[in-house]
Amino acid sequence: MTCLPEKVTPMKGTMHAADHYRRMLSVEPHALRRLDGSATILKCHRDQEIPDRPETAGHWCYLIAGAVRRSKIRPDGRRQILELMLPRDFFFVSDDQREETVEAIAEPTVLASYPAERVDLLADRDRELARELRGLSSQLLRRTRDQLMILGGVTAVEKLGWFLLALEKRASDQKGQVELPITRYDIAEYLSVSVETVCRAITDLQQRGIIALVGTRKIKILDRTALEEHGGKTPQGRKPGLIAA
Amino acid sequence: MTCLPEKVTPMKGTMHAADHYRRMLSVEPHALRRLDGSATILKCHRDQEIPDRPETAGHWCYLIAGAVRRSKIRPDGRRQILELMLPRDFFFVSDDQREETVEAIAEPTVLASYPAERVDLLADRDRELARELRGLSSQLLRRTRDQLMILGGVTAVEKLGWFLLALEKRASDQKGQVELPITRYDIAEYLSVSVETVCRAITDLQQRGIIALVGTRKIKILDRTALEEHGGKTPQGRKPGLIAA
DNA sequence: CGGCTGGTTGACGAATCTCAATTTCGGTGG
DNA sequence: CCACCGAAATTGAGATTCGTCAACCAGCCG
Repeated sequence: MTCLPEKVTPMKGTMHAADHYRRMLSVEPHALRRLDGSATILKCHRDQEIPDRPETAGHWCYLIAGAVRRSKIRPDGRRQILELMLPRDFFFVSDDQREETVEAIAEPTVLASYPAERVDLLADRDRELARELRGLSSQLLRRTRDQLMILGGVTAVEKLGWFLLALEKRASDQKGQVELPITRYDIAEYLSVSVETVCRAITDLQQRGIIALVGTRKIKILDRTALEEHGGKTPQGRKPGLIAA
Repeated sequence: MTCLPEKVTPMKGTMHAADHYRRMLSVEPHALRRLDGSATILKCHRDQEIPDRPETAGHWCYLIAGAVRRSKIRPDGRRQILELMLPRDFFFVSDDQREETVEAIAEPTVLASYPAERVDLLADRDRELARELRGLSSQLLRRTRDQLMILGGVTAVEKLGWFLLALEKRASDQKGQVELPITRYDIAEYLSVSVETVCRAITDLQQRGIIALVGTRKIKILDRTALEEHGGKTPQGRKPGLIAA
């Protein structure tokens, strides 16, 4: 139960449970639905690693419930979260990832897994599927670029603000309300700041009436404009609007 | 000639020049070579925007010479470089990019451009091409993730170190030698730090004998290990090797 | 020569990191 | 049901790094 997860074989759901989740699978009219037949339903515990299928050369996953992170350890021991997967996200898990690990971070995490070879074979024959895969890739790329914008932010408040907005866009219970699927520690590693700074940023935004906490894991966005504009205050006398004299 | 480029139509090379560059095009035994027939050779000036073809719904590009950046302006006016393209890189340029701009940043920048529709059509029929496109996407994704690791670095020295190593891996004249294709300002925007900090980081690494400058645009890596290990010094008493008690 | 862009260095203030202490929360066992 | 434990979350204090402002140097071009 430490941060470094023990490597445990994910339990396959029982027949009954598998069918239950299989029904939640095909939520969109995607050509990818054709793959459902070769899908394996996996139910993982917190901190359990995903790529546990030595037979395959990687696999595509569709997250049904919970949350998954892709992370990498730096030489100095810090962990950097490279990607955060939420329900209804597709993602690829390669098996040759050296230092990269993909693991579940929410308590019941359920996902469907498709062997890469099968996907490739099917894509060879199915144009629509092939096109959707290409679209998916560009989506993934865009999401990663969004994260670049977050990490490139100057102040912690700015980073957190963008993070909350991005999260709301991806997984909003209701408009203006964000359910945090992960701990502050994960947020810190995602934003590449210390946990304490995350807390302070949250407190700061709260005290200025930009957000409001409901419990510790749910956040209401009160002033969206302020969040978008680097948290509402201009740090260190930076002059907005100019990029070149 | 300010930082904000004027929008100029890229000059198409003359027949002669086009043929010259076309010969430099197909350097690898890729199925993508089959696209060369529908390629347009573009020669761009510094700070010239790339997506200048309103007829298409985006296009793939192959960079032959020079350098290209994809960037986005923040609400506070700073520019974030999302991607740095070097010779022999493929990249996609979408036309609907709102705030994203793609522009040449080296003096003669030459690239081949393939209309997206044509690529898609061809990929429908050509399995090998389709597979290569998928491989290309995952390569782009990996490169973007590398950049995430760079941006997530704590100190400026660390960021710069990773940047130099990544650059060396991608475009090494010789082993241990890196030609900087861009200005300090571009590096700063890529690393999301101020120009001054970039200079100071370079000076710092130089004084500690980890790198050596040859002119201002060429860098020799003297101590690769030190670069990999967060610049060789442990900042603020961080203890390496541990991520969880 | 004068102007301009790119590059470098110094000083000061702001923001973050680390260490440390404290509080809250959830679950577990008596 | 309640006490207790550990993990998560929060807050404070001192140290460090980075951003801004400012000055200065080096090529380059007209």
